[in-house]
Amino acid sequence: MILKSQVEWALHCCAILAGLPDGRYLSTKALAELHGLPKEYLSKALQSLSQAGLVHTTLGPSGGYRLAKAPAELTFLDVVEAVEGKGRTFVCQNIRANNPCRPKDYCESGSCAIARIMWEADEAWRTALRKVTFADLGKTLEQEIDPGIWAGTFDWVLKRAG
Amino acid sequence: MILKSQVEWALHCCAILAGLPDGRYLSTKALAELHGLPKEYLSKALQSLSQAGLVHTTLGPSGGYRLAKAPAELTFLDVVEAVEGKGRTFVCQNIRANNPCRPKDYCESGSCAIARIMWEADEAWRTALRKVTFADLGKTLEQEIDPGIWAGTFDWVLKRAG
DNA sequence: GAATTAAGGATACATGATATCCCTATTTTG
DNA sequence: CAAAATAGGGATATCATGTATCCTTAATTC
Repeated sequence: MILKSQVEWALHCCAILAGLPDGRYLSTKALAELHGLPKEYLSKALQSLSQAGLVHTTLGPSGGYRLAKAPAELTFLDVVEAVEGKGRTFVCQNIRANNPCRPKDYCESGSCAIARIMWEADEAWRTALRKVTFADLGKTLEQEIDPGIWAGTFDWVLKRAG
Repeated sequence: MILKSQVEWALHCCAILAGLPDGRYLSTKALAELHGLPKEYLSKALQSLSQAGLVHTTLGPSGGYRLAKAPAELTFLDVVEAVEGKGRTFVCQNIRANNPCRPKDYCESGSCAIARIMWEADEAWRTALRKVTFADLGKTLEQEIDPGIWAGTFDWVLKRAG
């Protein structure tokens, strides 16, 4: 069970978009070059973000993407669910219903206890992702990244932002 | 990102083995019939449990599987990791290294902040699974399951346990 | 009107999950 | 001792999914 690489790509793209000045847009082409990713395929991940309403887009030259809300309002869970879907990581096939000791057409009273435990763990994972916003991430990056590279990247992005 | 169905199968099998009297064994054939699963393929999941040291096996007629330790010592995480592996659910490809603004052969100081956040969420998931043992599950099942089916299944298992 | 962009459909390929079959060594049963 | 049953594991087939590329369309900017 491994998350798609598109999740990683989308998270890094949102991290860049979170640093973009208000009203500016950054294109798929620029995001792909900045991260060394295939442009056409990265586009699919960005489309997922767009369909989930996390980013706003404009067409034409100087078009591209920007966040649809403030970085402090966008969580890691938003991005992960936009790309991976909102379905649970554990699917209950209700195999207890195959028990030959049960009467035919026996109707289950409640959900399977094993499934409930797995779903609670799933929810713990989502809760951890919901706690972290892209404002939090921005502060961490600013503390950790080499100041020269940070400034250089910012300039690089601004030069390509429409 | 969905867990393999083998995880569900292994969890249900361990729940049954946890209720087995000391020194008795239950075969793949019986476990497959009880859950309505393909015997040969279920066998692969049980082999994973065996390789992880979670169950003990014996050969020959009246052979099969029993838990290698007390139900209170066996956690959901043990079983999930035996089947799915211990690798993290998020893999960092370190795409920040592709940033064209970086000097050639720039050496990263630490791990990527995005990866760290994803790994913390992964750890929250594992912590939730580590908290639940098969002794806990047994109590829950005893409370929830129809007493007749519970007793009938117990008899069914005992009749087939070597 | 020309260039650029997001959106999305179609396709190809690799990988992994699911499933079955078969063989071997070991152990209990008769 | 012989036969039956078992776990273990290798080989193979099938299907779903992730990854990647190509192409078309509509909208927008210059």
